[in-house]
Amino acid sequence: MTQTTMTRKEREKIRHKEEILRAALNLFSSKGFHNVSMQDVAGESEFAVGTLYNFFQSKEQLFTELLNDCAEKIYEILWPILQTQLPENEKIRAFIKAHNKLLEDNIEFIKFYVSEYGTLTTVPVTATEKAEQTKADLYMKLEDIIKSGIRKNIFRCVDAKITTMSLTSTLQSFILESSKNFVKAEIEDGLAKIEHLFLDALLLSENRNND
Amino acid sequence: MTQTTMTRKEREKIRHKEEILRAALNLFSSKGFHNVSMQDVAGESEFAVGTLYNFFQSKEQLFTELLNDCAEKIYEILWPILQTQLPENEKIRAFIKAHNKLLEDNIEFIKFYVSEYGTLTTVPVTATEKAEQTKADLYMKLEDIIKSGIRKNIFRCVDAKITTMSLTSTLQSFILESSKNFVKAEIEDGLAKIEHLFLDALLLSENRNND
DNA sequence: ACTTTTTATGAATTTATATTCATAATATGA
DNA sequence: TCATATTATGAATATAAATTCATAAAAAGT
Repeated sequence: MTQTTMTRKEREKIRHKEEILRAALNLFSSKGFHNVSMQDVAGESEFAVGTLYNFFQSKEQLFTELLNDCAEKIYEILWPILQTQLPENEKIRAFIKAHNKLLEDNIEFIKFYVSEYGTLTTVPVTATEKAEQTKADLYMKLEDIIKSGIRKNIFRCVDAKITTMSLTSTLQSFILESSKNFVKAEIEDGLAKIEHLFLDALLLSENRNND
Repeated sequence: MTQTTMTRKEREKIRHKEEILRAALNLFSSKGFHNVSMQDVAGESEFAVGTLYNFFQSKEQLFTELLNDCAEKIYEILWPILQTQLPENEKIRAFIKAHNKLLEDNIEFIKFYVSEYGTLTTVPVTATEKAEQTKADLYMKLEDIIKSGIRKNIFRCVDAKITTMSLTSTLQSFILESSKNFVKAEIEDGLAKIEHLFLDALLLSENRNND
């Protein structure tokens, strides 16, 4: 951050930490938090158990950092789209489309995030502040966009909150499903269909090239 | 099943088993499988740990029976609705509405089911055959209904599979959200909004009392 | 080359909890 | 009432996995 220069040692330390995180991500995303032991993470990352504890206070903290990283990646991709000056319907369209890149870039992350955090509220490992915040931010912004679209007579008069919930949960299900067997073409196709479904639901007849 | 008559003892045994299941449900639905120990279940059900093992081979089997019971309850409520002779749009409407009763009758069950199984694919405790089957059955039937509605020109030409996914995931999110703080009026209201959103998305303009 | 500091190691410890089983309590039938 | 069978009990056991820490290896500084 403040240092432009970093010793090789410092850079290595960061690399090591990242390697541990990557290994943990691999394991967690396929087996789930409770079915991965620190010994497993040690094995996968080719460090000793003790070493893990030089980087992370506990297994839970390791998990937490991972979750925060995920939240950040997702936020970085989706947030800018909602901030553009496009008309409301185009923002929603772009938001849906962006899930393509999201999935492509970060399958592991997404699998982990959606499966561990997505809709699982009773998960013992408390969702982090950051993850909660990211979710809430995106949610609120989407809601605002829909409301604004309604005011401008672009969208039909739907309930913005429910619509937001529906859109996000649909995208989540889709992503979770797609991450099981990643096929680029199918994903584009599926997202296009989601786009079609939601924009038809939202757009007023006059703005729509009708059925 | 075959016996109309059962000794008092046998009836008691069943009651005891049910009590254990209920206690486990309470705990699992609020804390999740991994954060509930058999000692906890014993405490809650007022039986000794050893007694639990007279009824269930393992903690996992206890979980499994619970999940199957849940799947059955859900199936019993939702399936008949999809089998009626109503027109397609009314079937979908009734299906959505039925989630009210579903939620009302079985909050604990639902919380447990949706949270442990709903969208959580990486859960270690393998989803049972029965739960998988129930899900698949409902899913396929919904898809058929939508397809049929499209053929009869009741519905707009959407993708049936994606629409089914969207509807079910929306209902799931809603139910999970609602189960956190149950307020009857809000639930009816929310479901009505979901109904509005989806039927507008589905219905052809000519069948719709337009905005 | 040697000392000091930093980082890595993994066997040993602690902790948590699933499961067992010898024993006690209770019910059943003679 | 007593003998037998059934069911319940919970301390003891087994097991798995998180965490620690004395020791070793590596790197940095002199």
